[in-house]
Amino acid sequence: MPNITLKDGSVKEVAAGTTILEVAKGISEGLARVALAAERNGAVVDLSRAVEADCTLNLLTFDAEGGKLAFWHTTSHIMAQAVRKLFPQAQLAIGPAIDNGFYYDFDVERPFTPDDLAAIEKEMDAIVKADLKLERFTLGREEALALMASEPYKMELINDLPADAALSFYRQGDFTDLCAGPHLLSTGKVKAVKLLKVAGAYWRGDEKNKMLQRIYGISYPKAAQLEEYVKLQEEAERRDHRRIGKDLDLFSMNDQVGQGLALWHPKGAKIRYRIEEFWKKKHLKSGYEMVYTPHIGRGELWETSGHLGFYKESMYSPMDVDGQEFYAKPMNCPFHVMIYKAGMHSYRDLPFRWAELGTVYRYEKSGALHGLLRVRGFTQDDAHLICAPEQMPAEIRRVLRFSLDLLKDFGFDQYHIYVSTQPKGKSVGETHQWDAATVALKEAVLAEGLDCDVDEGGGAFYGPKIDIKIKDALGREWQLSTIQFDFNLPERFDMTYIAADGSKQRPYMIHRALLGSIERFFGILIEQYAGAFPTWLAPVQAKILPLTDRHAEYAEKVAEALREMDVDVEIDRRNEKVGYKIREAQMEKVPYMLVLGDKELEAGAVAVRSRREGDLGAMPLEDFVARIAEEIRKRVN
RNA sequence: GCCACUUUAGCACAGCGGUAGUGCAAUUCAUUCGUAAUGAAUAGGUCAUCGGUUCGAUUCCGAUAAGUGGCUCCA
Repeated sequence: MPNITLKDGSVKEVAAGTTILEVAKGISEGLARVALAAERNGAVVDLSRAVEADCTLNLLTFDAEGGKLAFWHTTSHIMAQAVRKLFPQAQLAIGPAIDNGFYYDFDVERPFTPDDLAAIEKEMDAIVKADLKLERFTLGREEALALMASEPYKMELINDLPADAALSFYRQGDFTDLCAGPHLLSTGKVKAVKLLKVAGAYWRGDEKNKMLQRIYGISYPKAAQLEEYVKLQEEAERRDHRRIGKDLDLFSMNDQVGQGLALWHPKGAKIRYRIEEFWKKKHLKSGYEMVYTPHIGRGELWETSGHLGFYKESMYSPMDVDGQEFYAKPMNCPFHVMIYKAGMHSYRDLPFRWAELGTVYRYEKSGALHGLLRVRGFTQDDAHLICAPEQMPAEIRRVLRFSLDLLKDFGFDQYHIYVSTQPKGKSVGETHQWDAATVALKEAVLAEGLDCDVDEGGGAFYGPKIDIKIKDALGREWQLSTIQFDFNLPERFDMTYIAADGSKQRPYMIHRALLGSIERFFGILIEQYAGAFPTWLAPVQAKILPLTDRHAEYAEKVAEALREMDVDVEIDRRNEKVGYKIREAQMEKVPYMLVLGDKELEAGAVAVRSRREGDLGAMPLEDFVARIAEEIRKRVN
């Protein structure tokens, strides 16, 4: 009789052939009701599977990753069944669960319309109500091909699987799909479904293949959870940096200027100034030196660097200058290398840490552009670390620490670290070099007491990298920092230093951008704060609201006192009621409003209203000046 | 780049085969006011651009541009 080790460590003995569902029922009826799938010896399986041998077993509910996946995966089958009922000629491609819901790709005569989605949803409801059982069975290749004879995409999938593999299928009512599973036991659990959008998607993600029609959706065991999801979507929309950027007059794009090129308006530029000023000070304090380099460089430079070989499709077309080709820079590194090569260097000089807010231009496919988050011209908060090989581990750890510290200053203290390995296809350097450097990166992460995931094949063409993704106020992940090892440039540009023994040695080089790009970072910050920037970043830090004309002079005095402490202030002198002025300042998300009337004038005070906390009452002018100056100095979030 | 959709005043949106409206914002005037909208008046649009169909196009069709959601890519 098999022994089952449960999550809590207890061991249960059951008869061979007992299904996992029965095991769950044996524990509690309630658990059996909410369980969606199970993790058996680490692999997620259906509840209908039988226990034949000793195993560990963890029952998965919707709260567990594996439970969600089974739930959404089954929903995608329900959707496919509904689509087939309404569009019998639709051919099935794939329909997996994703991070946030599911999709299914179909090959159909005409794209789906919003009306189609409504009809499909309705059909799905019927399938859910029918509470169809999902039945798993396996076939050999020949039988599988016979079963899927009218499904060319499925046949392609079958033919790509190992010839001797047992292919699993799931059947619910009159719908059968090739699928590895796992799945729910029946369709009845899927209480709340919403189909979200239709999109084109290439078969197998390859643009050479046919464009299929993909339907995205989300589903939950309870209607209330779906409502919560919809609310979160609305919140994300409310925070959209494009919306806020327009409302608060921070930036714009213009089709005459060109796609993916941002115009920073005065208010946005003020925030950028504050970010950059802080960034520079922090870097100088941490052992970096600033450099500046041009925006364009000769073709020969990019030839030597390898960019014309490996990166050309991301570069702007060359411009002709006196018969020579010049390229707008897609990266700053070759220039930094040339600074290095301008002289001889001793091992005693290393490491160099050269930082530049360098504006680069990259040709992005037009469909990839998105607000400030994906643009064609952007400023990297770039730096290159050039060091002796033995200094490399310490430099990596140092920059990793520095990066997390910098992100924390902007209120990002939740993150996820990824180490990316050698890409398949085009990359420079020997595999053993890659392996060694990848190990060094992983060790640096571990040595800092941090965890990381591995992104296989996600490295740059010139070396492996560490990426840091932060979590924002809505729990969304954004990639900001990247720390990249480089095998390419030191070699190609023949960079050397003189070692202690007088020999010429090759230095190591590390690229790093911590905020990523200022444009992208700004976009993320706007969404993080929903436009309500903390005082230290806010373009206008206090707005002075004189009650009437006779308080204008005092308003000027207050403004003067604040400007003296580098506080950015504006005076709203308009002939409007104070309620109106407050409403506008509040909508402009100004951190502090100072109402000035007769009482304040007489007492030398200001009536303070905080954007967040509302009316704080009157306080002496110098108290407020001290308070806001301190808040700015401490960069309170 | 590919698929789908969108483009009407500064912004948000109506509308229609017979050359355009609403709200907010703007301007002017009156009001000098105590913590999220004072009132009145005025002005503002070659309906993205270029073609086609039509007696007539902002409306229908096509192309182009930009945008949006995806695919791909990625700071």
